[in-house]
Amino acid sequence: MSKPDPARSAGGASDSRLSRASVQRFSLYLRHLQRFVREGVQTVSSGQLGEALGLTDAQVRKDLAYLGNLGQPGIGYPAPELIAALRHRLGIDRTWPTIVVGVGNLARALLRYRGFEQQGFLFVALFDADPGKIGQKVDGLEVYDPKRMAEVVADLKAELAVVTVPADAAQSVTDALVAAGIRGILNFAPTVVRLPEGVSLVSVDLAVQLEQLAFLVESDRPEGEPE
Amino acid sequence: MSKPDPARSAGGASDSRLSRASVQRFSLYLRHLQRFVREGVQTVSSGQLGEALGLTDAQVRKDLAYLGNLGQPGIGYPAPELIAALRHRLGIDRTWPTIVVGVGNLARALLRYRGFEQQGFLFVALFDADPGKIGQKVDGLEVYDPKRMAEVVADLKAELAVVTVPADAAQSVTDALVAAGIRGILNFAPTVVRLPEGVSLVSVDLAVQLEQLAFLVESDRPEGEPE
DNA sequence: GGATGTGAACGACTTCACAGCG
DNA sequence: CGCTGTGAAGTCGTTCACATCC
Repeated sequence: MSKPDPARSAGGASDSRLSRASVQRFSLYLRHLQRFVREGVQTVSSGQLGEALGLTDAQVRKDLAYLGNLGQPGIGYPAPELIAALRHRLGIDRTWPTIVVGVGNLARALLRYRGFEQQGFLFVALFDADPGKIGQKVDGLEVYDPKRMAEVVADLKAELAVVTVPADAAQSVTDALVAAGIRGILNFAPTVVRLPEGVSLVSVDLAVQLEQLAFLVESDRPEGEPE
Repeated sequence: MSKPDPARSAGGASDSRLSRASVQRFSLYLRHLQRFVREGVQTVSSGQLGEALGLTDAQVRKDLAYLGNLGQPGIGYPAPELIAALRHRLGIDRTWPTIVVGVGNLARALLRYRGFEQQGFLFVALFDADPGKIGQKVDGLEVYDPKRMAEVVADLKAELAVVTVPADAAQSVTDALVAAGIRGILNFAPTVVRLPEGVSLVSVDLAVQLEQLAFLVESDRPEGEPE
């Protein structure tokens, strides 16, 4: 009765068995490889990559093995091929039209960070329930009434959504997004959100991260220390 | 040579063996319990908590057992006691003076989110290298020249820092924070940061999360689908 | 020699299942 | 009974170690 979905929030069966942790590292490999290439490096070893990212060489090889046999024994991996393989595997060898719901400071920060666009994410529309914001333009994008979500999402073929609304609005916004046909949601609202199968969810809970940090610092005190 | 620190980034030995995953869930338990109490609930079972958070009841009990034997068989857990125990274990039964380095939109978003203060984090100073920002006030807090970091951190007894600077400035900012005596860093810069033992680090990489989402959606397509 | 790919060992986390208590 | 706490089993992810190949 209280057993949660065995397949966490969503996500179907791809080909290989790929852990969530490996996928997160894929993004890091990709970014570092792109930097290596900018610096003129053409070939890179598992040791070098691991060194740069704080991972063991074995870990790097295990991860990269999921991409097929790109490595050359005695040499290393060809950086450009690795980059292409990573982008393909991550699904970012194309453009993802993305919308943002909730136009606050966090949304503005995300819109201005050009790193997303660089990796294939393109913000195409904003939504906010505040009448004062509807119709305005933020960073060149129009702010729509959430009532028009289904229509706008379909028109712009948006598949991903970033949710930066307050916690108490998160579930209803999520439901609306699902109804509008969105396939994946990046949620920043500090709450647990439910959604049906077939829609993917990644949550970033900033309060949780800050509390984690407090715990780490607290656990790290050498001896009995003053409170 | 490439073996990363066995004890990840930092973090010493506390009393019990507590997994990082459990600690993250502690934050979620805490928030939900606070909501329960606001709604008048005084006693809560592992099944109820698990239901609310999408976890198994066994998982909840295992986690909560780390707090001591607070549960009463046949009854459940007393919510107020659980809350107090969680806050204590997380190290947030006190105030953490916190600084922010890099005054952009992300910083502003964090400053305005009142959930942090509610849990014991108090922003006490801002830093930014932009001369146009130094001396200004943002959300009632002064923006200081990073050169004054050691002095200001000591004066205000700040222990935690949130870093929201561009990737290429992250390492030097981190080094300066460590030199200034900061004990924990929440890093938003999209890069891997190195720091000495005795300082804790939590990184939130938004690009990684968005790419993770793309991967999930991509892996979740039913059959061969149009690109 | 130098670096990959991978089975096997290891370790960490989760779920199961049940004894025990209110 | 209902619900907790917990050993045991199971699952997942990482590290080791080495055969293999350029």
